[in-house]
Amino acid sequence: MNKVTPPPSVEADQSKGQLSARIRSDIERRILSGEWAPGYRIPIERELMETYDCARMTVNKALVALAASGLIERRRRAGSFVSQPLVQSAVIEISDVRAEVEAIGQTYSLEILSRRQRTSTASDMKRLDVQTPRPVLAVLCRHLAGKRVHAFEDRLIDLVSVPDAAELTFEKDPPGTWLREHVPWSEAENRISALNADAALSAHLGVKEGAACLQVERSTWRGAQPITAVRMYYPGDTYRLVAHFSPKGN
Amino acid sequence: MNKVTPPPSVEADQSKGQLSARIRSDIERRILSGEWAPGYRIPIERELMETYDCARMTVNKALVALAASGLIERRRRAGSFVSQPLVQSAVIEISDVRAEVEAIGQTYSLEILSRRQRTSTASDMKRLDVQTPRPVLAVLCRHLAGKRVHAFEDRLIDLVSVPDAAELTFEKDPPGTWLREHVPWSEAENRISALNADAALSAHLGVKEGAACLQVERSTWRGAQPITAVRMYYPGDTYRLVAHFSPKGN
DNA sequence: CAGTGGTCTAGACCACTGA
DNA sequence: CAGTGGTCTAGACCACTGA
Repeated sequence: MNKVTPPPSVEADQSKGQLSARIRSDIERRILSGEWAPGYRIPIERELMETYDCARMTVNKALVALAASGLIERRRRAGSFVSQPLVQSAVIEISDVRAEVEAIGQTYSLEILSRRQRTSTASDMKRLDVQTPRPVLAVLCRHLAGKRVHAFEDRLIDLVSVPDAAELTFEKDPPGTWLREHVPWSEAENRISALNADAALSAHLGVKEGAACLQVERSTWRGAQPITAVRMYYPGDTYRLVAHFSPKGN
Repeated sequence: MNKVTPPPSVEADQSKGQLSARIRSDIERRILSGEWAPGYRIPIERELMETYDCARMTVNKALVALAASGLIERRRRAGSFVSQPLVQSAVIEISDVRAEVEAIGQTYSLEILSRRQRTSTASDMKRLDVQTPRPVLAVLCRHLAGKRVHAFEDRLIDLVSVPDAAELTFEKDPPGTWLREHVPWSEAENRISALNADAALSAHLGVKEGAACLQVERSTWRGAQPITAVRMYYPGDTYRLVAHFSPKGN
């Protein structure tokens, strides 16, 4: 049984930072360099304790983090193994629209096109994924970056979950910003697709009819209770969703 | 100073599962229900130890997990506070193209349109984000679901990082699948946009010229070393990227 | 400068499961 | 059934920072 020594490349780092972080990055490096290939059985916790001369909890913390990030898989009695990198997952940060515009150095402004309170129509109920009619607030608005239309928004807010929204005029904050700041949520879903602008959308977005647009549909819930369903439309030629990611999230 | 008692709703669960998981979900429930609003200072670790009659490490594990998921923010000396839910992040699972097709109950097949080895052109170098010329493999292919085109793929593989790719004909596995199974990576980036199909793309995808298409550009690296850069094109009318998510990921 | 979180120690008992 | 990971205990010392 070979004694595993810490990789020499980090010998100089020994004093820096947390020990568990160092153990984690040592193992990560060996996996990413290919030294420990998928399927390789990494040393057991008790062996790593000796290698790094530390408590088992310290090693455990590093290995739990590696398992959470998907780099290794752990099985009782069998040991810990380098994962087959099968599933990739990307974290998309959905920032505030206003922040999005200001991040590119432009002036944000909001234009409310309509704001109507009503009992949910069949189409509303489908969007909110509910079976029974309920009071909703329907808002159409445009987000401007300078004079250019950055996005067109078509939003439904469930007034059962968010009664306060009935009073809002959204003069200060766009609906999404207000909701994010005032309403806690537990789950959401994004659906991203491309579509050709029809007459109405082309007018709203200021693009030619038929131009490719990116549509992001987002639904948000608190438990089983719907909060809001929104469709955001962006001109396809300028807008991009960018996501950085690492193996299996994180 | 009020003694915090575990929420009554879970009194019955007391014996179930791990204690740290129970502490975590108790706090999560109070935050999501709005009982503990953003900015609220949650009990300190030593207080929670008494509430749950456990060791500090057990409480700490729960709080570290809550902080990692973004529900709380922790500050030395000040305490732990319920976060303002400002940033949303979504985890997109990027599954294998073949799996994607088979998941909708259709037969997957691959059609290699071209496969060329060359020294990187200026455009290749830009796509791979490298400054010096290097050998690359350029592959164009189509992914079919039954007889319908599911996606069109335009891929570059860096032969310095992945010399083995030079020998591949991709008869069995599509390039993405082969790479995922054989080449470890550490970072990737997705860029999602919408575009109108030009003559070439409409022919490849079997859609009308001008039809909105979803484009996913993905670049993958191992450390500073580029591995591959791919553009996947999907017909906009049928394809959707779907992402489920919770507050601040996870 | 005292209170809080960050990290670690040196154990323990147990659940699970594959050699 | 023995080896491995899962979780917890009851401490400890320290870094940081805001009342």
